[in-house]
Amino acid sequence: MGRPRRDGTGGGAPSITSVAERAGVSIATVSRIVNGVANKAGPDTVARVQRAIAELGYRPVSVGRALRRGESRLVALLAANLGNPAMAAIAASAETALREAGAVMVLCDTHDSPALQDEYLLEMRAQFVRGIVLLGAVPSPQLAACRAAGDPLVFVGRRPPDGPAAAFVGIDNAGAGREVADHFLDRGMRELALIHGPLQSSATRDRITAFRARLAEAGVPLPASRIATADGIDHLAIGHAAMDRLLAAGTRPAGIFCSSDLIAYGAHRRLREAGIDVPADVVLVGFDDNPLNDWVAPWLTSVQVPYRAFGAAIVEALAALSAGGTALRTILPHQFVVRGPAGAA
Amino acid sequence: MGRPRRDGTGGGAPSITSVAERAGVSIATVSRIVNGVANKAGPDTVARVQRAIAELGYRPVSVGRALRRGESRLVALLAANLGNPAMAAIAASAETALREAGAVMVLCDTHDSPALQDEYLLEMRAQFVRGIVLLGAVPSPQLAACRAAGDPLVFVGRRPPDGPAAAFVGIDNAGAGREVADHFLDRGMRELALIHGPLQSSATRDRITAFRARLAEAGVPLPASRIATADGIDHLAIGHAAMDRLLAAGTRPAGIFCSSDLIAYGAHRRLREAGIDVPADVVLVGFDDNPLNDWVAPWLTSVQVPYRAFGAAIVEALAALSAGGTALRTILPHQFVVRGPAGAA
DNA sequence: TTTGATTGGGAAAACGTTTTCCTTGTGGCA
DNA sequence: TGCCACAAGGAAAACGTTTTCCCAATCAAA
Repeated sequence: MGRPRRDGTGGGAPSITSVAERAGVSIATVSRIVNGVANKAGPDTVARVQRAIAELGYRPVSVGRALRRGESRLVALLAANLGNPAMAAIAASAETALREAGAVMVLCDTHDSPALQDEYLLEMRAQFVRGIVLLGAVPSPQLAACRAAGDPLVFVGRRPPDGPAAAFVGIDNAGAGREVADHFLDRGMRELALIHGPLQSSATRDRITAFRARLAEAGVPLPASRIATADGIDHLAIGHAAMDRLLAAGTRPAGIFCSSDLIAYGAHRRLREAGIDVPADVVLVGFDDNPLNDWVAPWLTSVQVPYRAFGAAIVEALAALSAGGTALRTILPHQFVVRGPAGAA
Repeated sequence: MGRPRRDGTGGGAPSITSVAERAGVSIATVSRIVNGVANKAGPDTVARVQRAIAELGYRPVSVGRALRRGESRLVALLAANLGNPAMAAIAASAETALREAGAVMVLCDTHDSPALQDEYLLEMRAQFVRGIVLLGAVPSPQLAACRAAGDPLVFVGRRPPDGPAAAFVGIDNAGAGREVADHFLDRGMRELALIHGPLQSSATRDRITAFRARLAEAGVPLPASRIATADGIDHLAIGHAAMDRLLAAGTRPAGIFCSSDLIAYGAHRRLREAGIDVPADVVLVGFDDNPLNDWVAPWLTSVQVPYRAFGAAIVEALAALSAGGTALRTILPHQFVVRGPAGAA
């Protein structure tokens, strides 16, 4: 991209200098008019400068502005896994809200790797970003450094790894976990199973801990043989492999809680391969409620996360952070979505 | 984010000046060492500077560098619709490839709006981005201006709106459209239908034009009453509404080509509501092959797009553009994926 | 010993902004 | 007539880099 030409000539983008020359004023005046500083220019001067701006198609170079101000328009969103539709949906929501707030989103995929997360944290700090949104943070040295330095961080989905207060946007995973348990209990199902992903995510931990606690409260057993997981980062594969283990162990539960929709998809595939029908033979409950569920997974009951609301909450948290320094803690409402045989007809 | 402190003291990030002071050299020397300029510093000086860098945790401020160089590490990806899993997958692939190439991706969602696309094009130019990748471009004034100015643009998926040569990465949509037709023809199906999305996308146009041409070649009729679409940007809703129209018109085709997987999902839902089974009663063929298809849509035959390969091709196109100015045109291989009753068992 | 190249390194300009001073002129008010 | 406040605007510094000159020393060849 061509650097601006200081003289108004040539095809490059115009700089503040060329505007000043054309309008016959100093660059200071142009800057003040562009930024709406009052009482620093007469009405005729303002008109002349604005005409020059329009004629030249001038727009301030963000890089110069960022250097001088010590802050750019950029906001970084570090997502743990963009392949996950839930994270992609939240990212899309954040993008819209940030744009409306006058910011530009930089999206990065950390692949749940501390090293990659650190690399991006350093780069974003060097970009003078206005804030960093961590969509599924993982503990890492630079993250600790950023927190210690008081950088404007917002944690989304997963709670901050270590202790102190920090801005957070998410849902009540524990409450939702209890609701899932109640769903099964209310229908008199007592032969249950649980498939979950990596426990490094606080969201996953909260969900399954509350689920198990609620079952224990109700006196419904959930032996270790009915709890399955698998290694890896791909929830689809985890669901498939874990379901395979459950089947191999001879368990035939009436209901299975999968800690994410993708895991439920994986489990469903294995069940389909085994000729077991969902939801007739076994009820599957997922989590996140992928927007595609109504279309391609009408057999999946799930906990609906209000994706659209995340963007606004993130913007709000960032604003509070840069204003007062208070760390907002927003818990968005979720909704239990029951899908069943009725929907499949 | 704190601006660096020139004096090495305090908690802020260190700047090149603090490194120079600590090592007892000038900032010019530090810069040269950081950038690996040979024959400009003795081995002991290099060691001293590198130790100072390590001790202070120095990293060059990208904004300063970008201003001086006239180019940043940023590469913009303007996607037409991030809610589309196909675009999200390509974006994820681009992110990885760009990171490996030393760039940082800025992701924007233009929502297929020319105004929004223009806004982002202007902002990215002001950010001194290294390149702009258009994932589904839409004609707009600024886009024309960028092309005229010779900005490094790469078109992905959809061909550039107007005439001249430009860097492009995509697949052979026309060839794939013919394959879809052949799929039906080979199985002796002659009662066919077509559901498609907005024709402003060259990808969609290429697909359905070739599909119809191939049918015409084979002497298989496809009357207008068997071609349906609907307004809007949401392919799911388009598919549902268009299928509804086909059913309302009394058509009962043996096979339906949907110009995208999301449209196929929409059509499938309408068929399910009508009690029509896929693929037993009607064969659906989509396009894009959403990675989730194997898991949640085992009834959907589709054209698989090599998402993973897009990132590398995009990086290559950008490199060629900034090096010689030649506009690479990369056509990636697609694959026809047949799913049927066998897979459903 | 001169010449000429090479190495090692510094001073300063430049990139495009924003903002702090500063100056000048003008009107109001005692 | 003084004096002060304020409007209007310019000069220049600063932000953190990179890079172009420049200079001094060293060393090889003549």
